[in-house]
Amino acid sequence: MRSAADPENSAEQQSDQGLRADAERNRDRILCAARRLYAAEGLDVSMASVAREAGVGKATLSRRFPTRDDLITAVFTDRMDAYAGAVAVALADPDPWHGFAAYIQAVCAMQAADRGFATVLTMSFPTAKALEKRRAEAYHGFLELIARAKATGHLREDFADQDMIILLMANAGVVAATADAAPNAWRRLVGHMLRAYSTPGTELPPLEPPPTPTALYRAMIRLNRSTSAGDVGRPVS
Amino acid sequence: MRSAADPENSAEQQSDQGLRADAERNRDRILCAARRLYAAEGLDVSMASVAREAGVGKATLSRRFPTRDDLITAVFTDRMDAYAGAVAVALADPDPWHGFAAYIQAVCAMQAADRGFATVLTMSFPTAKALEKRRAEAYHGFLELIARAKATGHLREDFADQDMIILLMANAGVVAATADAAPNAWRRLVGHMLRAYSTPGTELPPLEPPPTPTALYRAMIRLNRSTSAGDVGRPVS
DNA sequence: ATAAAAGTGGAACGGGCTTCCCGTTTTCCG
DNA sequence: CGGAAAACGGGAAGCCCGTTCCACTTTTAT
Repeated sequence: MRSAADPENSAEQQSDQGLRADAERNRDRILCAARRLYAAEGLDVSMASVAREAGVGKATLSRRFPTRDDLITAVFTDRMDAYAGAVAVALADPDPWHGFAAYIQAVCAMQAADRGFATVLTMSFPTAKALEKRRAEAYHGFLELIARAKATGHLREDFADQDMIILLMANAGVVAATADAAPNAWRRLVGHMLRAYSTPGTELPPLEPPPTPTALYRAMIRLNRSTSAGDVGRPVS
Repeated sequence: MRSAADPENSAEQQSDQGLRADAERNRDRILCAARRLYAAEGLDVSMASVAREAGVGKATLSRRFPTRDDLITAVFTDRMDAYAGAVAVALADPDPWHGFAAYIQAVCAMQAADRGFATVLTMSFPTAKALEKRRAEAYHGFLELIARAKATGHLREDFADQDMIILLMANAGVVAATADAAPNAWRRLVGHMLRAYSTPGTELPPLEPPPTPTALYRAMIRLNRSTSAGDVGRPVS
């Protein structure tokens, strides 16, 4: 994983390229506010709210990030670093199946920790090179991880790399629906999925106990504002 | 399963209770339009769009269905009948495990066929007795189905009824994310889940082949307007 | 120190959604 | 068949969002 302030990539970030000191400060405040709001409420918070939360005028926000996608990509670039880094960690594990299982759990945990990121992982932003580069990097490593895990005989042969994306979409749905009310429900889903991916006799992490009925019931009610899961989407450009 | 026009339930439907002929006609046009829009775009279409689609004034819509939830419950009551009916079908199956698997596939298929319904199944509408009655009915039957399937030894003992709800949330996420672009991706998810729920050696329906990479890629881009998945939620009242 | 450049927030505009109200049309029943 | 009551549609008001313009302030460089 590399720092977000990597100086040799000039095209993808205008952070340092001659912004005045106060402008740079405001840019940071915006990013910080957006990070907070996206994590808590998902990707479809209004631009106006972000500006309000950041304590800057709407004009300033528009000037720095003309489109919603610009803001989203800027916010999540560093989290995509962690995403790509997780693959490297998994590949370093001496036991490929264990690395595979831990990787899936780690990525899904990132989704659970940040509602916006959960959605970002299931979307493509063709215009955002910074994001897509990291996604491709992670995917490449993941293919290698699959190959190694299959070679151990613990990962089923019929597992396809597409299954990972499907799992991310599924997990995004669970996270969006249960957030707060049943914050560990996603672990139960992932536990089941790992069982499905593995061959008989494979050692599996213990299955998370199911959420209590009342917790689930609260989750089904508190599906409050937007976004929500349905809120899985946003315009691309 | 009972007909939606059940005459003895008077409280839950003002369809016939003295509405003038033209009013009744407009009510039907609204329901029909809403059904179409909800199925195609999810639950968070604006009331104005529904009125426009139905070809009635916005006031008429408000008069007939004061809140969005009123409209949603009216639209989906009959589909909840089908939902409750599916349990009865499953219980009638001589092979409980087969009935269980078929039931899960059938319900998830309903979610895939109607984006709005996918969300409704993961939400509770405490004020909508008609909906909740059917939901409770279905759940009661489902518990019985679980018991029988476990007795055959094919359904794992650690399967919990909460897992069904989690699956519905997960499937809603997949459906919301892949609609149109990869319309069978959900079958792959369900296939994996059935594998996870079953004991070793159990006969399973064939696993759906994974969507092609390009189809999945299109799904990740075409996550167009709202709601979409993020749109997992709506105000309750 | 000072003037030009760069940046800022507020105001104003256009669009969409929702709710309420009122003049008009349709239905129903005697 | 005709009038009262019910239902209709559209328009006005209010709100929020996103965008653009503009007069004012801060920084920077000389």
